[in-house]
Amino acid sequence: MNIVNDKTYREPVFEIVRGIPAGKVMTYGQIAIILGEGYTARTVGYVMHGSDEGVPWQRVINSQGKCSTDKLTMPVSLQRSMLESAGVIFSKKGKCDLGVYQWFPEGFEPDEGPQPSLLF
DNA sequence: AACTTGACGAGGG
DNA sequence: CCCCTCGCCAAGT
Repeated sequence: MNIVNDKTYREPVFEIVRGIPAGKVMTYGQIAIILGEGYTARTVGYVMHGSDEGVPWQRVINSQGKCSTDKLTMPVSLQRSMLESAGVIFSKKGKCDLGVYQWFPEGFEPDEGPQPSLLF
């Protein structure tokens, strides 16, 4: 059995990704932690590799704020430009500020109050 | 069954 | 910052 073809395994991942609003992003590891049991950053990335079905795949990046699709299914340039047109700003080195753009689903917000960068 | 490869991540130099 | 090492775990050879 192959998890990429196992809908019961992939669906929870896609459900979360479909909930990310435009202009926001989530990381592979973050999704794995939320799903818990049986999911790891690697397997989430593996599932995303075969995403289709209207899933906004471009909103999932790695924990360093960088796009990881290089030379694979989709070129980084495409993922990055799609996010930029949604308002996400990238540094010269291709990194975006997770403190500003990372999305937390309802019930998974990090525990403290507003961050300095969000007060303005 | 052994070994290599990743849309990964944390930690150290 | 960049680079390397490990831990991770499913897939492909």
